[in-house]
Amino acid sequence: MRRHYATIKDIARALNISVSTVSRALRDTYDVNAETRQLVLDKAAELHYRPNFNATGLVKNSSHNLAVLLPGITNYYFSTVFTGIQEIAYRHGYNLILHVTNDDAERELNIIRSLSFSSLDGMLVSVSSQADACDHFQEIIDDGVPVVFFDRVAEHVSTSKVMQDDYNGAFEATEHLIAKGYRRIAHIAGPQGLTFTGNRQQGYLDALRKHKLPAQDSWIIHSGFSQDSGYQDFQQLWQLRSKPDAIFAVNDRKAVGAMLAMKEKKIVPGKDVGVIGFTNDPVSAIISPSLSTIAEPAFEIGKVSCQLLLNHIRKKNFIAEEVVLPGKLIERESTQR
Amino acid sequence: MRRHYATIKDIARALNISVSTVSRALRDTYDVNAETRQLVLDKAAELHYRPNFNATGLVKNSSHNLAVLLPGITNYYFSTVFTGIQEIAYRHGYNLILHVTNDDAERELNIIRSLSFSSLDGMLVSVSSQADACDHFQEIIDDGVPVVFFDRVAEHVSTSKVMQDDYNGAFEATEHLIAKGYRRIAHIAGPQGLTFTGNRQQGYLDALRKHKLPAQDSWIIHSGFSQDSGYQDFQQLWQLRSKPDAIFAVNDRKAVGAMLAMKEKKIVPGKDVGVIGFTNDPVSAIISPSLSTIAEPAFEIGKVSCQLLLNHIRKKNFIAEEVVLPGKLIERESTQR
DNA sequence: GGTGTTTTCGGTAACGTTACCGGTGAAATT
DNA sequence: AATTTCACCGGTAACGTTACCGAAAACACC
Repeated sequence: MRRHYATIKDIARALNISVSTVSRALRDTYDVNAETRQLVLDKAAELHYRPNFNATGLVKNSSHNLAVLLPGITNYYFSTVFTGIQEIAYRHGYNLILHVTNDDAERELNIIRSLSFSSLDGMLVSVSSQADACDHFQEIIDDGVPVVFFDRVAEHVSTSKVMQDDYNGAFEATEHLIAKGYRRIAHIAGPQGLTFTGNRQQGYLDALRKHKLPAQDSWIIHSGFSQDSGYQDFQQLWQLRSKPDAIFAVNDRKAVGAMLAMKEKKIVPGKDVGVIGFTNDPVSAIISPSLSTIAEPAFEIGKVSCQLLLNHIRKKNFIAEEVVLPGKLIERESTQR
Repeated sequence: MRRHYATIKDIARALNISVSTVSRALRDTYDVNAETRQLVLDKAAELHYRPNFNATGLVKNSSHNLAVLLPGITNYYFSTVFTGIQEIAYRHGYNLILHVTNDDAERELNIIRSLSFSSLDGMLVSVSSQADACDHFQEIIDDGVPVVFFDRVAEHVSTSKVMQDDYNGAFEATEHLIAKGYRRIAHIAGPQGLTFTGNRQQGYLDALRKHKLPAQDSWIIHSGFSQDSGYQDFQQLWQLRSKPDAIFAVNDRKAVGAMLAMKEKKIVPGKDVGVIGFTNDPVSAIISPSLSTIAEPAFEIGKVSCQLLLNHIRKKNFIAEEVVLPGKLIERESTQR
């Protein structure tokens, strides 16, 4: 059906005044009589007038849209980050266009290619695992589109980035295991090539080195981020001749997967094998034994990212910033002997 | 900085041809020489040309945007529905503008009021708990905006709706508890006033009646949807003189909250008090004992909703449809004695 | 009462794109 | 050779809004 929505022309015609006056009345009180203004406002309400953002965007060369590019939304971390982004965007009257890549590089590329930057004021991006699409982002940035990366950042692209402190978080997690008496510590890692995966692995390795503990290649397993990956990874670890006595998982989902595998083998997390995750997914408090973890400031990351993007949009020649937010160790049962 | 993005005028100027020809070349091959077309395409790629959706939207009177209005995104159900919506939207080249209300009626209203329908082809809505904003939706629909409700529908608004089969799901869940030998069955419900809350409660009541089991007002508790609400609700139930021996929770989160409260009191779910939820949140398989539940077709609901909306947008005089998708009983430990 | 100032409004062009109509030249037809 | 047809292209107006300039009216000033 697509009826004709009321426009300022309709208001002008109904009131027998010019569109310019209506336009002015609808925004600021600038150059318009209070009486006239009220007439316009009343008529606008009567006709259910809503401004046409296509038109305003065209003339002002700015929509009020931000694009958000995410690998997925069905997990605690990203959905919380998004909520943080939304909090700031809402306050400033920006709309969020959410694109989910399903962690698929091809889909990511398709989405990027189909974006219309003229109806977009900026972008918030967490790249997919296969991060070879970086040059495409660089191209966009060179074209003048404000972009802020968070969490999964494209390393060689020069723009603002917001991350949790992956290195120190991993370091702290590993030291916590050591403090609790575990000595043979394995690492269930994420896919190779991602910045934060590398940082967490380095934190883990450096903590081991500091305490002069053995680091074995076979104790580091790279795979996906899913719970199932964690489950598989543990199976693989347990086939080893020299088994670890503790596990630092790159995120809580993988830690949970590992714990589920342990349960099947009657291995008790904490008592038999220490487990620590990363994220502080709500599930870590629900699972039994409960899961120690490094809490990520997901909501905060969303807020900061969005704020940074808005600064970027408003100020010209904005200098790229890198913000690193600290995590926090949360001790639970899975690291108590 | 906001550089000037390349337009078809730039392409026309560079190639010394008219904008009309460029416009035609960029879309269909209609009325344009293959050679010219190629020249345009090459130049467009060279200049990083992207169509300005504000301009196309203005002249074609349709953006390619759909608005999605949700109470929250940080839970399994809504994030999965959204992923389903996105799947269909992506296939058809639609963008999704996601608005999160935080289950706050005022915020919901603010968002609705600020929407520009002229830059929106349709809306997908799950209303907030306090569903008194229904007349606002009716107004929008009367203005000709295609709207599809899902899950939390506004009952008296005449438009398409997509829901899971709340009544039968609740009925089946309650019957399952009865079949497992529980007799004093309580219901931890959602807030009053919501359609699906009422449907689930009715399914529960009818199952009790069918099996001639007692139904007590004090065994039905209305509160929020959160895990914490479930925790509180159980506390309240356990202060009763006549305690129930089983609980049907309106969703898994509340069931989990109740189970956590039980754990504190050394009550074993299943053995002492049967528990069944609704959703099939992944956490229900992780918690111990694992939680029986009614699985909701969340992803499917998203897909169907979006498909319905697209039909609505394309066909004029589209008749409102109501789709009800069946749930599925999943037996786990929390209902085994 | 002429001059300046302010208030209030209208007209026009522009944003980037498409729809529509008209025109040119060449090819096809008789 | 004259006419018709067709492929291809250009010009113009329009979408809804705002920015800018100018003008009319009202008011103030000496």
